[in-house]
Amino acid sequence: MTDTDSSPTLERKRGSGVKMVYDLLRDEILDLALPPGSPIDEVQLAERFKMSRTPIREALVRLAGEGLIDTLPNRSTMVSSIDFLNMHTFFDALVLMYRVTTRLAAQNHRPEDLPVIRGFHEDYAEAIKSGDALAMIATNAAFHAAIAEAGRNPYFTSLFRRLLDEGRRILRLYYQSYEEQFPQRFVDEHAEIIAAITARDLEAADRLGKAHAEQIVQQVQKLFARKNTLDIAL
Amino acid sequence: MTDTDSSPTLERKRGSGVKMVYDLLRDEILDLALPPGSPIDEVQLAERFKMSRTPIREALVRLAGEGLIDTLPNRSTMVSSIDFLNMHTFFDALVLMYRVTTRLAAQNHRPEDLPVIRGFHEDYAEAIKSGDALAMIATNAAFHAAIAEAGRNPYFTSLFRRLLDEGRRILRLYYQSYEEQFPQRFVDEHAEIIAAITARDLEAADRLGKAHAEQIVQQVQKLFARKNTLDIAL
DNA sequence: TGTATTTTATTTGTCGACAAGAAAAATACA
DNA sequence: TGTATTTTTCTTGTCGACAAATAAAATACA
Repeated sequence: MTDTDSSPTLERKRGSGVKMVYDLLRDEILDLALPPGSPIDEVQLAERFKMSRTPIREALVRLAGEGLIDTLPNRSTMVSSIDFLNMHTFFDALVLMYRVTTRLAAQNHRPEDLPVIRGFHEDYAEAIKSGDALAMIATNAAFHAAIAEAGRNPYFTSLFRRLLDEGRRILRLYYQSYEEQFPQRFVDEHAEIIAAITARDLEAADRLGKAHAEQIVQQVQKLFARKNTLDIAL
Repeated sequence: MTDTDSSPTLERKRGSGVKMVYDLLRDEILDLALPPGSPIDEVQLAERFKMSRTPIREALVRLAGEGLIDTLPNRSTMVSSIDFLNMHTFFDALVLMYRVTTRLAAQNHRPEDLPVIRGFHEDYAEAIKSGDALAMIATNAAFHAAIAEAGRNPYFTSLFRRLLDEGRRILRLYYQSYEEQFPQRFVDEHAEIIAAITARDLEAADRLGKAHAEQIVQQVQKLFARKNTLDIAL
């Protein structure tokens, strides 16, 4: 065995590298393992993943396209910051997309969509019971993403996914600080939403989606206000 | 003067290459100079722009991120097709974004926004008068994009821009075939919308935005139906 | 002649190297 | 000591070349 016989376990399939880097960086950004402002070093990533800078750069270009990282020309690239000043624009868009996707799911869902939605609903209930904040955040997002998929409008779905991603960062920020719990109420509201979708009751789905979204926004704003108060006190 | 003294006029600023390729390809796709299904050849583009494949590829990755081109792994990449079967999802999203952005503009616009909007309004009226279909399409999109900017919600604005882009392809498709004209009515509706925004009348802006969007959708559907009838007749 | 298999050709994905641009550090100078 | 200027360092953007993957062409075989 000579040194030209490189270990075959390290060889990746052609094209899988960018996806791996993209997925992993995305998760690290959304879970705040890479907090806003963290520098992203191409060379470092290339060494970490044992590949050249070319596929790394492609993954970064994709992430920049989704607004998850910011690139200063010829200079550094870093994890994009969370815009607290314009948080209300985020809430506005989130509430509307909750409404629209829930309504469209009531209108356009197919029988095979319901088991998927119910599955995430159960995952969410379990996360609440066990008090696992990270699981609560993730399963809630998955639940609503599944509803959006059932609504079958890719334009709304893609915007909604982007908003849920951003929400994942924001929630993660507060729930790691305060170990707050999502109220049981959210589980009940999810059940009501499923019922409205199943019954194809567009108006109820619309109303419940809006109310549920506003509950969540209110919850986040409560934490937001509390954090500010504490910050001032310190 | 030796051959090492390469002509300085061909040198580009570092980083400007990708933007140039991106902008140009984007325009060619939206104007249907590159119709759906056209193959995109990296080597050919590299020769055309006198640069290596690396910056070309970066531009293509960005275009793919916006759904303007489709990439088959290890194989070809081509201009993405227009999904006629699910056109209604496009119309649904378009109408809602017309409404929302117009309402938000009435709520959040600043004095300096109005001259910009009025400017595009005048450009549009002129395009209608001169019967220039391409200019009509472009200035109409610019007019509504400016309104969306005045609404100051980047989430809505980015989705709306994407929809206007897709609309540019669709309209271009019909208006090159039939030399149809946008009715004068649209100009009047634009004027009403500006008045509602200026007066900060949210309800009127919402209502006019919705009605205007539905007018446009109806116009496109009329052409769509006519085209189908003709296709069947042939 | 029609199908299976091998060979060739073409295009993409990845690599290592180099040069440009900007910040940081070092130096000169008052 | 404080400021202006040069030098160095570090990161990014671009390049040309090569390897893998797939389609097309050529060949073998019934």
